[in-house]
Amino acid sequence: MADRYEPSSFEAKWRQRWEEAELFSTRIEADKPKFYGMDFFPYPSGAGLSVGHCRNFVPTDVICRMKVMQGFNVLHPMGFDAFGLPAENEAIKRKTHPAPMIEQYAATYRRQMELIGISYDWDRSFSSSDPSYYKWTQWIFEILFKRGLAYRRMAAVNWDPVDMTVLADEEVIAGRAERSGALVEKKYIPQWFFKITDYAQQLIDDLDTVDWPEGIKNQQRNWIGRSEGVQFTIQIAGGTAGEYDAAENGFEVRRQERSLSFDVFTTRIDTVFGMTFCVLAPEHAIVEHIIASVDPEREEAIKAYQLHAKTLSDTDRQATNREKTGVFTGAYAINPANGKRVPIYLADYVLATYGTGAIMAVPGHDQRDFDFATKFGIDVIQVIAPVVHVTQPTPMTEPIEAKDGFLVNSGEYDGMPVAEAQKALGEWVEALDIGQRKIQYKLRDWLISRQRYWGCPIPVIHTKDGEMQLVSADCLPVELPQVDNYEPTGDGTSPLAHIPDFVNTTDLDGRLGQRETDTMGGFACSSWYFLRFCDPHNPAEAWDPQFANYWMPVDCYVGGAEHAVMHLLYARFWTKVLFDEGLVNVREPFQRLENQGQVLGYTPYRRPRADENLDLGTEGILITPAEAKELPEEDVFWRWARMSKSKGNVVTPDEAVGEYGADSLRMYLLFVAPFNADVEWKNEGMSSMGKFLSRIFRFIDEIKANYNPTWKDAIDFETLEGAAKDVRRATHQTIRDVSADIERFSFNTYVSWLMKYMNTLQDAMTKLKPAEDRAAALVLSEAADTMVMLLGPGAPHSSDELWSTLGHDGFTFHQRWPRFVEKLAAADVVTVAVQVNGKLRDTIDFPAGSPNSELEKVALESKKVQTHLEGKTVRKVIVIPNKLVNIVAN
RNA sequence: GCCCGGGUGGUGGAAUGGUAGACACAGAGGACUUAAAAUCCUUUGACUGAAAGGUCGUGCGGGUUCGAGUCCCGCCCCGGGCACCA
Repeated sequence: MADRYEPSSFEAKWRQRWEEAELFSTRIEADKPKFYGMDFFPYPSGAGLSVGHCRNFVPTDVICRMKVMQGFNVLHPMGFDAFGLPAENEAIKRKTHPAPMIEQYAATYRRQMELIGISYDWDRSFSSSDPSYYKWTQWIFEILFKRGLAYRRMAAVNWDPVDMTVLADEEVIAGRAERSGALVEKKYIPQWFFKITDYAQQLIDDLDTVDWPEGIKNQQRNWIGRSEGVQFTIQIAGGTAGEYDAAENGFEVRRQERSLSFDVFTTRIDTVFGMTFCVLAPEHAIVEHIIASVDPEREEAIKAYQLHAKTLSDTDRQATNREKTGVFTGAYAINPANGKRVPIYLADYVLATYGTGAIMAVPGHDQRDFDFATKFGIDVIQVIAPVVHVTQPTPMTEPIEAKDGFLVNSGEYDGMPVAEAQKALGEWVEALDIGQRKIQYKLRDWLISRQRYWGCPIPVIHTKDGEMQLVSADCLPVELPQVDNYEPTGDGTSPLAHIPDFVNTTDLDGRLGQRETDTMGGFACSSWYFLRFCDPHNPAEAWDPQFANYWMPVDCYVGGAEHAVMHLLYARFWTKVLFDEGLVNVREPFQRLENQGQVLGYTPYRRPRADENLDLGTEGILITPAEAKELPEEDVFWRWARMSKSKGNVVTPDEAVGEYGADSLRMYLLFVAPFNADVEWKNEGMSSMGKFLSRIFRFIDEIKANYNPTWKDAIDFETLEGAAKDVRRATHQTIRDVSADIERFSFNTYVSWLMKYMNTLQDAMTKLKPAEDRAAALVLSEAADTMVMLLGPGAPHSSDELWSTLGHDGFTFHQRWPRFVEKLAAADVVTVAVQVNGKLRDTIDFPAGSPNSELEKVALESKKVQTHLEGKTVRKVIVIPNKLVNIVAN
């Protein structure tokens, strides 16, 4: 046994013993409470783990280990989010198949997680691409389908006309395909959606029931984007209708007598008198009928504009500060409030995907409408004044929001406050039967179709008659066929569509049918894995409700804030559907959520050369450290950037453990900064953790000879005094503070308390003589046990090594977490601050619990206080027991 | 523009409205050593002072309070997310 921390001499040994003892197997014991701690499902990339990943896993491990020691049944699982575009693209690049590649990457992840001593129950592990897992992803798809929550409709995809393939949003950069550089087009194909919008309100409401960071909750609320307003119908003046359907591509197009009409949604019905034009999204189906009913000369311009809008990607179209563009349709709409004819334009700033795809434009009170009106020379009318009956000089130079203003130029509504007018005009719309008040959400249905190979197949058969049938449950899973070539095909369909053995099948009636060939996006697979962890190898069910009901909800879910919206919203949605189906007993999957900060690596960039044609604002081009060395110093600058293999700034756990030890790495990750703060990573920090651990090893080594494992029965607290009593007090204070700080995810102070405790013990060792003094030997034995136990969650290898040094068998993991005794943690002397007029003038020691009158009396007698009271009269004395006396005088 | 975080010594950071700077890192000085490493001790917010002490001090300006890093109002700066959402 060494008197210092030498990781190479014992860390691997303990990891092996843990494995042999199956230490981390999940157990359910009847009389214990449960704790479900989980990390975000990682995608196993070929780069392996960085210390950045470890910053997620280690803290979760710390709280799970403490919970085990505190007597909880703990579920602490890990699995792999293996399906998806990155895996598929990398496999294509490496000319291999994604399945074995992912398996190999996952094995590396597991090895690295084990290397840093994370207490996962690997018996429960799986990948989302395992057929035994995605069988049940398909099964849940069928539940959604049966409940009317999975449907298929035409929708736009990003189409690369050169590579002849569908692109994910992330493969489109500034409107061009990342690989081919071609201008991306929109193409309409049938796509699968989940109807998450049915749950919009519940997804907002139930945020109040979970213990999540407020910021994440707000991001979700904003994403769902509830707004209250009025939807009403606007008539097109004098337009005659051609032949058309009632609903086209999701747009309501109605024929009323001899004219056409369309619906708009507004949150500001109070401004309806200020509507001086209308705007339709270029994709709006009514445009066809307008073309038919207006001056044919305009047709060309309208169609050209529609084509222009089509070439813009969604991201591009929503780019900031774009100049407004649009085209006049030649048609006019009737403002229902005042009967005025107003022009109808097409403009891409109106989105087909939100509201009704058409707006009433009020340039006097909306920035976008104002910009558009200014450019196209349309009237701007003020209808809201900040002060009652006071209008701005015309023409208006900027739009006025004035949510608490008063109506002007609005007929009989003039002078009415905005809030009142919204109500009155809402009622007016309803009375007129042209519309109704409505709640609108920004949230859109969740598009899950991918025209890709490496995903979970959608278990649907298209029959000869064009109907859709679910694959019967006993035929699940629909397995991905093993093929050599799974690259995207040239026609936009999934590669699966070109595998006849896969496509051709029989429907439920035994007739020939064709399988659906789209696969599900990865977010589907990660929307229920926390349920499978409860019962991971069940061949007959997705999970046995007995287990899911026991473990759910996840008590503590830990991962990066980048998943604040999508993943967390989708998982919440599936859980709610499964609740409604009676398959789970919780409405929310994750009771508590914590987001770790990022780990940043020091990263070199090259300054752009003058002749380089770059996007505006590009300050530097990422280079490797090797390249940085070759360039002249003035051309290179360094920045902190998120660790990633492509940036060449990664520190791997292998390097860190090799040089400093697993426990040093773990403790440094905990100590370096608050859990949710970003960290600028410096390897040297780990060496100070090694020093700290060495001090503990030395202390245990020194006390070993006089260690008495039966201290608990032998200590007589009442007779303790001096340094021995101080040690015992520090022991119980440390237990109290460490336990509370791990619970509240304050891991940096967890480590500080241990350091402070170590300082106390080291100091005590110089004063106490445990060899001669029985009481000293006993309190130091208690301290040794306590230090080793409290160290366990953070530095488990060292903890077990020290535990065995003290002569014990087994693992600290199975020991009882120390409990503090309030009486023993309480100080018997307190230092009281004495202030005069709020300024500190003296500090005085008192026995703890001294009465206020005593504090006041002694404080007033203090010489230092007297000096500051000279020539003044005491007006008031504030006394905070055991803390402070503030004398107010003038 | 909106939403969410932040702004505290040379550095990372600590602080239920109650002694700002815990715990570390780095620095300085010292002990041990032939030397180095390791370890230990002292010291380290700024200004002032021989010292005792005093004054200032948590991005800026106000406010509430006996008392503000902490609460309120108005700004500035940094980071992240979302964004033409009618």
